[in-house]
Amino acid sequence: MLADSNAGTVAPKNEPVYRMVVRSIQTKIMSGEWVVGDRIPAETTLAADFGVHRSTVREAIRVLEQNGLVRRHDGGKLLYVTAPREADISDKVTAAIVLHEITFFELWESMRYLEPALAVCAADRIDDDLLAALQANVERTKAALEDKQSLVELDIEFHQIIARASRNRALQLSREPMSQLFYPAFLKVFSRLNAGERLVFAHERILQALGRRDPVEARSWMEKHIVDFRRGYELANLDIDSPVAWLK
Amino acid sequence: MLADSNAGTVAPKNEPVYRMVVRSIQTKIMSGEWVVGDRIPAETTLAADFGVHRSTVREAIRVLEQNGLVRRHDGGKLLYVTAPREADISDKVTAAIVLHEITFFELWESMRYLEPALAVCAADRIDDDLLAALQANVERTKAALEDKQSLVELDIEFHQIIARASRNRALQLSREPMSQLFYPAFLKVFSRLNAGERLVFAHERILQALGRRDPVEARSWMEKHIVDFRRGYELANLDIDSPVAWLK
DNA sequence: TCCCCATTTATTGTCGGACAATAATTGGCG
DNA sequence: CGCCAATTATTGTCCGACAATAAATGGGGA
Repeated sequence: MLADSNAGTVAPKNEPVYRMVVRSIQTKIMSGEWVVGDRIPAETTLAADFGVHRSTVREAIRVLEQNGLVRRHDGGKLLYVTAPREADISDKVTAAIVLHEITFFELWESMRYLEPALAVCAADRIDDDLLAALQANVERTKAALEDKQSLVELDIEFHQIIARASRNRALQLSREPMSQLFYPAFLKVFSRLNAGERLVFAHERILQALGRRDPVEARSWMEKHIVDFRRGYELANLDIDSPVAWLK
Repeated sequence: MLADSNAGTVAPKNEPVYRMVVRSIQTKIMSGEWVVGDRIPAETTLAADFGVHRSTVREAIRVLEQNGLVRRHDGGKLLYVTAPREADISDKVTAAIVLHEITFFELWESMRYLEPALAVCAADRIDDDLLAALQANVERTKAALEDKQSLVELDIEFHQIIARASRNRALQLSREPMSQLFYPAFLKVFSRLNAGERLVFAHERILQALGRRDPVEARSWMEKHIVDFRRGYELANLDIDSPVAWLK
């Protein structure tokens, strides 16, 4: 029986068995004993290995799955070790932000600091591919000035590309969930204001700065861009101190 | 039957029933129909309500629980709606960072931008209580120059207090998991180098700046402080480009 | 009246087993 | 050697059961 195979973690007393199974498997994964891509034994096998009922194993799997440590390939039955995806994290942070009634101001302020930081990193590290993608994005944005929906989507993409260009996955991980909640508000602003020109202008300046690998300018324009958005938010008569809402 | 009570979310075809139950409950919570603090019906009741077996409900609960939307009060059986705790998020981000083999450099760089931002916010908003706590922390740090372990713990606390003082929960949420992975490295540096004096010096400058509500100075010293740490990391002969490891 | 404790009830954690649907594997055939 | 059909493995869901224990209840006593 593998009941005590959870080396390196402390076992809370009265811990339910299914959580013991979780810790056991989690430890194997985090410590590298089971590597990303490895297949995980079938539920019945695990049940036998751990000496517990299959239902118990299933509950453990639900937990691991939710943590993104384990996943079934689309439409498949086999279970594999995986690294958590951005979305795994993002969704949970999003829920946390909403339920804690974090205000739009807090979100905006975070972006106010995060985005310029990402721009600085990107200026140092952006490659030609991403630069081209950014260029293309700006072109499409120019062509979509009238279509609010596309405008918002293109803006999301613009910032996402920069985030990737930063080559800092930790910063990206922080940014992602916020941007998700940030941008719905964006749509509101855009449908109330005609801010397309200003947006394109800022994006162009940022793009140019990145093209010149100029971190100072990139940061500066990004900062202006984000600060500008806040003005738009207020001009559109939206309350910046109200909690972020959940959409869909 | 509440099978289609998941208004507002798209139902993937062939979605397992337990995930349908998850979405249904999640929607109730996120939309505010069920409010934080509300008691959630017993498993048998839910099973009856949804017209499914209790095992199925239990799997759904494991998922919700993992997302931090639902929790049993310590040692209790009753299930309540809750807002996700920092730790709920933090643990998952930590796992993600490790399994994606994110480097210490990425982590450091994130802090390099996050901490100064937090310092700026804190300079604007810190209250006398937190200022006093910070003061006390610095005093204790001065007295613990020889005890590496305490030194690290006090440093963690110092930065945590500033994070709280920022009054920006979104930024705090971003910072938390990184600091968790950041600081083990800290211990290594401290046990190899005698950097206590430098640490206290920086903390004092930051404290003073915050006391004067001077965001510029606060940011500047925080920045120096973090940059300085990187030098320590390299002086201690640690590889900044190696992936962050998992401890315990 | 109101609080405390013993008793009853409700609820969870775990187990055993079953079955249909379907993904994965195997084996035979061209 | 590759493709398709038959076989096997595996999951998703269900039924039912039971011990442990938390929660609710209902009297006594202060």
